[in-house]
Amino acid sequence: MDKSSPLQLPTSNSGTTGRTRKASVPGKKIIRDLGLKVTTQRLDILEVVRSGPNHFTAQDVFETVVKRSPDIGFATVYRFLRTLTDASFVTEIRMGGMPARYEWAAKDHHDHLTCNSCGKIVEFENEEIERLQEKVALRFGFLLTSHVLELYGVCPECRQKKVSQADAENSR
Amino acid sequence: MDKSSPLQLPTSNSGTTGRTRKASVPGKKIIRDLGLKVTTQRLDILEVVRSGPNHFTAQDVFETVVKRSPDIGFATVYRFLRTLTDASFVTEIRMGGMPARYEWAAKDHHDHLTCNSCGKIVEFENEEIERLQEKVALRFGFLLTSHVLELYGVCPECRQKKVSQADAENSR
DNA sequence: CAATACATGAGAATGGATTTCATTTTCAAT
DNA sequence: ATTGAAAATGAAATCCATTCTCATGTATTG
Ligand SMILES: [Zn+2]
Ligand SMILES: [Zn+2]
Ligand SMILES: [Zn+2]
Ligand SMILES: [Zn+2]
Repeated sequence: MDKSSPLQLPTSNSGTTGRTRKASVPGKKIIRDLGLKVTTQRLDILEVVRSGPNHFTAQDVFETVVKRSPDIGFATVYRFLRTLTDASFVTEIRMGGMPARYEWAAKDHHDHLTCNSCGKIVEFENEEIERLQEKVALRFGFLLTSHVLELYGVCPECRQKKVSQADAENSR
Repeated sequence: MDKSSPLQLPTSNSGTTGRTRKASVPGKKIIRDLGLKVTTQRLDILEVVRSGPNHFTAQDVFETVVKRSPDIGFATVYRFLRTLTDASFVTEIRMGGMPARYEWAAKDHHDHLTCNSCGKIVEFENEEIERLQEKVALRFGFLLTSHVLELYGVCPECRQKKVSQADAENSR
């Protein structure tokens, strides 16, 4: 499985005047609303989490933030990601023995379709599957609180690659 | 979450004559068919895996086997469970940060509905969800190879308990 | 039985995640 | 601005499931 897209830490838009434009929902507000103290570390983490690509690992976040603030520690990243997860600002996915992956949860609910050979992740949502899940839970008298649906397969590109390989071998 | 049902290691049916009755599909055959050497450890593990309750952890298996053969090691259990998993004799489920759970895979495919508060696991299969998964994969050009569907909720018993608690608190 | 390839157990190593704790930082009350 | 209590931090220690290492043991084959 390939290494994939590195995260981008957007350089903060320090205008010529030294003024700073407000982001749509200021990180400060999010942190305050959680009843936490506002620190540069938390702001940095939030910025990466909100603006970088989805499905990042704690390591990804750490490596991105450390470029700007070299003194940040793993612990802080893990701690704050945990907090954000508990507060449902972030969704945590732990599959197999892999490191946990996170994503900003503001977007609509969705599940994942992952390529076994290149690691590409496609998001999808299927109203009908969701409804059937509710139905299943209900049938057993359960109150459904959450679910994990992860599909695994081979993406079109990787399927193509495999066909090419096979062709090459046949013409040898 | 409670500790749950301990595994049972069936005492082997050593007849008065010293003869041993054959199990439906002898463990020996399974091991030989895998191209592996037949050892008491592997036989012990197989017996537990096949006759104990489902959804066991490697630790469960170890603890059960160790009673009979005190010299078995973790490594052997993990190694053989891995082998059985690779050979699709056993299904491995790794969710959250919890230890992996295994189950003998001879039974039909199914997914799981787990109680968040007591840990009870209900198995279900839903033809329609399975079909929809295929459809989703296809829509993105993926060849579907596997999937993980785990539902989480609160089981009927635990829901009842919560109601009782609430009542008690109200009448205080 | 001997030869050999394979399997084993003990313990060390791994790696992600969490905890600990001494130090630093935030921020509300002065 | 100053202060102090509470909260947050980073470094390192620790946790814990799992895997690896390797010296020793054992199953299998002829
Ligand atoms: Zn791919
Ligand atoms: Zn996603
Ligand atoms: Zn329950
Ligand atoms: Zn099951």
